[in-house]
Amino acid sequence: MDDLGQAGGTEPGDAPVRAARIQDVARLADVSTATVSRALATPERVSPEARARVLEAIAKTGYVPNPAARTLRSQKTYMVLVVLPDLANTFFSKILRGIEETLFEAGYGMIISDLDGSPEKEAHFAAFTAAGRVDGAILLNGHLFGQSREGEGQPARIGIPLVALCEAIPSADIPHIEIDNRAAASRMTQHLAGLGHRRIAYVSGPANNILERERFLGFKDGLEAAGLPFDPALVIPGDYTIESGVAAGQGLVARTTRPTAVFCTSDEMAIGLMRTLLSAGLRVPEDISVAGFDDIEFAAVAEPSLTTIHQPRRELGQAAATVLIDLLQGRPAPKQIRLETELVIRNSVAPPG
Amino acid sequence: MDDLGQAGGTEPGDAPVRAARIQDVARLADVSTATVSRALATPERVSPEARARVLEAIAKTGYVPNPAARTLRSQKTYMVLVVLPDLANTFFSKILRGIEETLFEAGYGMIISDLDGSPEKEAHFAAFTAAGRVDGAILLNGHLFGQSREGEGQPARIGIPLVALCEAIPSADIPHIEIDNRAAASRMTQHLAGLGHRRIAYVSGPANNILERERFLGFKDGLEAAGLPFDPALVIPGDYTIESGVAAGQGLVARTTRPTAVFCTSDEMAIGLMRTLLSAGLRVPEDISVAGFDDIEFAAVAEPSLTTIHQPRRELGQAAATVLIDLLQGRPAPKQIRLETELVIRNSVAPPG
DNA sequence: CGACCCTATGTAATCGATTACATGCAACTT
DNA sequence: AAGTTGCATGTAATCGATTACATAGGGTCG
Repeated sequence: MDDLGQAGGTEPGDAPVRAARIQDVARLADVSTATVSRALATPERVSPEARARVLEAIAKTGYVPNPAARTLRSQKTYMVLVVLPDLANTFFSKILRGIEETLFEAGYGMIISDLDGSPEKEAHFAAFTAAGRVDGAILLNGHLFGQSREGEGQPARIGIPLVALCEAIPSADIPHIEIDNRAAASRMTQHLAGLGHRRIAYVSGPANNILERERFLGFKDGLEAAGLPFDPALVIPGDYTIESGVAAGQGLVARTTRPTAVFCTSDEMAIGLMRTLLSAGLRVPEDISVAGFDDIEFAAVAEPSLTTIHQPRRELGQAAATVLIDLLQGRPAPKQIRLETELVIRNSVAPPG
Repeated sequence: MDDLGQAGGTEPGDAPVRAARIQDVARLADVSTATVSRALATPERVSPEARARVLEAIAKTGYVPNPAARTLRSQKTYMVLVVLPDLANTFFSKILRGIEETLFEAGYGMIISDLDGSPEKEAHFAAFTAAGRVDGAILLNGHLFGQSREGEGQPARIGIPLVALCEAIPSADIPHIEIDNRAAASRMTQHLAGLGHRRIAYVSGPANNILERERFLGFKDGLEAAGLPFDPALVIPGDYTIESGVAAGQGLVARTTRPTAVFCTSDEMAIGLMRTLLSAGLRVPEDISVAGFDDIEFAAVAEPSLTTIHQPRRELGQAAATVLIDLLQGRPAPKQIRLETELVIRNSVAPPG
C-alpha cells in the first residue's frame, strides 16, 4: 500500500520500478516542479507549508535528483578530476584521501585519472575535461594537459579551475599547494653535515621533475651552508621508486670510496637502497647513514627506521581540495599555500664511524 | 579565419568560446543532428560521404559529445564506481590500477569511494548509485550498501551490475573475483611446519572479515595437515595495519614462551611485527620466523626480506573490471574467478633455531 | 483608496544529445 | 509497370532537471 502510489495516467502494474522524478514529487506534494526544485535549492524562497509537503513527498518516493539532467541544465557536475602520475605509488594514496574527504564534505565526487606516463591517456582526459564532465581539477603530475604539443595554438586552455598539488606548474598561473622542498632538502643536508658527514651522496628524482629541481637546489644550499663542496660524482640518478633505490645501492656498493651518508629524495628509494647495502654486508647507520624524504608509513618500521622529512600528506590533499572548492564556488582563494615539513630523526642516520 | 565559423543567426563577436554542439557540427557538415549522432554511434548506417563530412566537421570544431546530455537521453553514464574500505592502504592501490586501466581501455571512467568506515558515506554512495551516476560498481569492501539496516524492506536492491573483488559477499548473488585465501593460508602454514616449526602463531585480520575467516580456516587446515594441534593462545588479533602488527609484536616480546614462527595475514602487520621484534633484540629469522600475506612492494625490501603469499593484485583488478564491463554490455560473465597465488620464499623464515 | 512592491508559485523554455518514426529514392521482384 | 524492400536521411519527441518570466494575492504607503 505504501509504495509509489503512481497517480494519474499510466497503469502501475509490476513494471520495473523506475526512479522517482521531480514530476512525481510535484504531483504528490500538489505543487509544480519549479517549487520542488526551489524547495531543495533555495528553501527560503518557498513557504514553510509547501516545503514540508515537498520534503514529505521526497521521503515517500525516495526521490534523488537526476544528476545528468541537473548537469545538462545547470552546467555544473559536482565532480572533480584528480590527475596523478602513479596511483600505485604509496605517496599519493594518503593525499588522495585528504582530497576525497574534503570534496565529499562539500558534496563533490572525485574522478581519478592515473596517467601512467601515457600521452594517450592524457589526451583522453583533456577531452574529458573539455567535454564538461568535471567542474575542476587537481593536478599532481606537474604539468598541464597536452604539454607535449606546445606550439600548436591551443596552449592548454582548459577553461575550468585548476589547482596544482605538490608540483607547481611553472608556466601556468594557477594556485598551487606545496611544501618548501628546497628548504626541507637543505635542512636534511645540514642535519647530515652537522653530524660530521663530509661526503654526502644525493639520490635524485627523475630529471626535469619540479620537485627534483627544488630538492636538488636545497641539497646544494645545505652543502654551502655547511661549508662543504659540491661533488657531482656524489649525485646518483633515481626516479623515486624502490627499484631505483636498489640500483643506486648497487652502484654504491661497487665503489671503492663511498660516501658516509646518502640523502635519498624519496623514502621508497631510501628503503630500497638500505636493503641493498645491508645485503652487501654494510651496516646502516654504522658504515653509512641513509636519509629519506616523505615519511611514508613504512619509514617508521623500516629496519633501521628511517630518518626522513615528514610531509603532511593528508593536509596537502585537504588544502588543495579546499582551494579548488573555493574557486568553484566563486570565493577568493590564495594563489599559493605552503605547508610545513618536519625533520623526523630516527635510526638510519648517525655520525660517521 | 579558420575558427568556428558560426553560420546563421547569432553574431560571432568575441564571446567566451562555447564548446561546439552537435548542432554546429551538423550545420557545418550540412546534415541533420541525427546523422551526426549516427556517424559516431553506428558508422555503418551512414553513407561514406556523409560520414567523411561529419568527421571533418568534428575535427574542425573540436566537437566532443556532451556527456550529461548523452546520459540523460541514453541512461548510460560510462562511469563505474569502485568502493573500497581504505584508499590509503597500499594493498588497494595496485588493484585500483588494474581496474583503472581496464576500464579506460573500454571507455569507462572510474569514480572512487573511500568508505573509511563511515556509514554516512555509505549512505551517500548508495544514493549516488541510485541516482544513476554510474552504470555499475566494483565492491572491495565485503558487503553491500546499507547492510546495516537489514530488516527494513529494502535489502540493497541497487539495480545496477555489481562485482565483488577480493572479499566475496556471502548473501549476495553477484560475481566475485578472488584468490583462494584458504588454500594459500594452508600452504604457508604447511611451509612453516615443514621447516620444523611446532609452535606457529597466527596474527589475524579484523573479526567478521571474510578474508580473515577464510585465512583462519586455511591456517587450521595447514596445522591439521601437518599433524599439529591448534592452540587458541597462539592466535593474536590484528586488523591488517602496520600498527596492529607492532602491537602484536609487543605482545609476543612480553611472553615467556614464544612461538618459533608467526604467520601474519598481511605484509603490513608482518613488517610492523618484525620491527618490534628486532627493536627488542630478537633476531628474525634466527630466533623467530615471520611470514606475511599479499606480497606488497615493500615485502621484497624489508629487512629481512619477507616470505609471503603473492597476490596478483593488478590482475585481480583487471579481472574484476573485465567481468563488470561484460555485464554492462550484456555479455555473459563467469560467476566466480579465482586467481592463483604463489608462495614467495625470502629471508624472514628459516627452520627453528 | 489606488499605486506599488514583495512573496509564493506556476508555466514553459532550455540544456544537448539519442532515437522512434516518417520519408524519399533506388533497386529488385514478379 | 506496379509493388516490395531496404538504405540514407531528416523531423521531432524525449530524457529530467533548472530557471527566466509571468502572475496572483497580500501588505504598505502616500
